[in-house]
Amino acid sequence: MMGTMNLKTQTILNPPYTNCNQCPIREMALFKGVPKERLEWTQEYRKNQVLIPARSAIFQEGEKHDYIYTLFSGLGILYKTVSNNGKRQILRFLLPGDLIGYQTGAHGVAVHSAGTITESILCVFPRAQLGEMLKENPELAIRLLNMESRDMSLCQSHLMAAGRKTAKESIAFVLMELYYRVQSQNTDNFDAFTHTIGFPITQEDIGDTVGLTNVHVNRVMKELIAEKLITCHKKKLCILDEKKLSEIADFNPDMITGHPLI
Amino acid sequence: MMGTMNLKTQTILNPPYTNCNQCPIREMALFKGVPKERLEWTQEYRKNQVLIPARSAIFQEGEKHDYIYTLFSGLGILYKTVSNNGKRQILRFLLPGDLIGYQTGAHGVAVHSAGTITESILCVFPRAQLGEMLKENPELAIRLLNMESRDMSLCQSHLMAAGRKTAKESIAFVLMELYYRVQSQNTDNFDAFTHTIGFPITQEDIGDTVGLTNVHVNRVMKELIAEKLITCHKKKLCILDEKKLSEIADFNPDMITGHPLI
DNA sequence: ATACATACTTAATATAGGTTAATTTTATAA
DNA sequence: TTATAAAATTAACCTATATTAAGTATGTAT
Repeated sequence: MMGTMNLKTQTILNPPYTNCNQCPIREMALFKGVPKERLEWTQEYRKNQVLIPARSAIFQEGEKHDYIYTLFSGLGILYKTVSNNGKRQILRFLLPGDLIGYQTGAHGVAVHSAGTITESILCVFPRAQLGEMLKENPELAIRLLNMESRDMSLCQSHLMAAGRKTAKESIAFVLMELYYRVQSQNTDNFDAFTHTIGFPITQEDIGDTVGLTNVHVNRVMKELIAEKLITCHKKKLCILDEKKLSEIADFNPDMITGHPLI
Repeated sequence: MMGTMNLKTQTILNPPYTNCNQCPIREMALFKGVPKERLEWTQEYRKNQVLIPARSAIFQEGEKHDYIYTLFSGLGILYKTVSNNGKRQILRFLLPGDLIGYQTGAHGVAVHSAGTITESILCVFPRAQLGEMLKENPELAIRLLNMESRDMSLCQSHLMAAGRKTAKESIAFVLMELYYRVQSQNTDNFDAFTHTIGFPITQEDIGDTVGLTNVHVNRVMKELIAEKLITCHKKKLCILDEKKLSEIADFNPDMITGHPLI
């Protein structure tokens, strides 16, 4: 079956960041722009960090999981598996700063699986304390609402792609989306000069994101390359013609960058 | 182009509910189970109700809209339109109790369109006051987070259907989803004895939900009827074999019913 | 009743994308 | 460096679903 993921042992980084100012959670999207003084409380709750190997499970759909995570470094995916046919649907790519595992079904049971693409470091929080955190910090709840709201927009765009776009349009969309999300993080995964991002994602991953087979993704990627819209090798994706690609994709960067605080 | 929607005049019901205890918002999902005394403040914010005809627009993607809504009665849809080809993707069916228009892009611009299937009554709130509401009522923010979380699960399930399920599986899923959502509302739209719900949704609507044409939806519906899993006429949908249909759909009612308060 | 529009149904034909399987390239481990 | 595994590529063939274009039923307004 496509896209199986082995569960390997997690390396616990402990003690992780003894200096509060190095605590990665402060740099995460959830707290972006919040003054440091107001984030002292995060220290009380934060548990530790774990190192997860590439292509490994973080948690599985159907499991009860008592922790929530923030991705500190690396690249991950959120996905679901159709139990009838074993096929995988990637719901979202997880980039540094993303919150993982907040959303659950009844009794804290995961409604989707999470895993890594590359080796990743996660910050771990006990789920039970999230309620306290939210009650004690109303602004945190509002921030979380905004993150959820942005993630919802992304999910809806993917739904539109899978349901009503052609293969070419959908693939162009995913490439542009990742290009913008990586870009807006200001990490060394983005080179503004060559319009290139690090791209450890396989064509099968892309297929599982937009609802196509790896074979057909390959056909379309070749086409995009032939039209000189992108190049893609050695785990690097280069966007040669952002304007044309955006048009094909019906992609609007506002979806990524512009988001409200009510 | 498929699924166009005419903008008609809105009837403003004014004065709407002079008696506070009749205020519909109190019965909505967002406030379900909250004691009446603690909801006095909603009266200050609530603006009024509007009556929208069947198959009409509530708001359009790209428009700035200063109001948010709760659906009091009727049936609506959230949808997006692919600008390249004009095709419509339904993101969600809106049932009584659902919050509409909270989610926006930059500067309060709608990221999707909303419209009615049947004549509907909406409760209207000025968006600007939502921030206040949330700050003054931290529990409201948490409730809203939970609603968003449930809606996200639904969206992800639809994404999985559009991306990785067959036509039959996807359609079965949508039918089961609506059956359960209507059922869990305890309105007269559901008849527990005959396993029947009111179903004013066209086959084209279903197609736009799962990414198929109305023609193919028809073929599959006929098949489901021939297999005695459902019947469907006179705007009524009857689920004859819930178990088999759920299996085909890979549908788990927990997604609708079981949802956490953290 | 009659007319009109909307929704459903059916059939013939077309195609985007799937399936299978082999080959080549690239990455990783020994 | 060599061995091995993973990913990309290509080709031949296939099928689920789209497209187009009827026709029929159902609902609604006059």
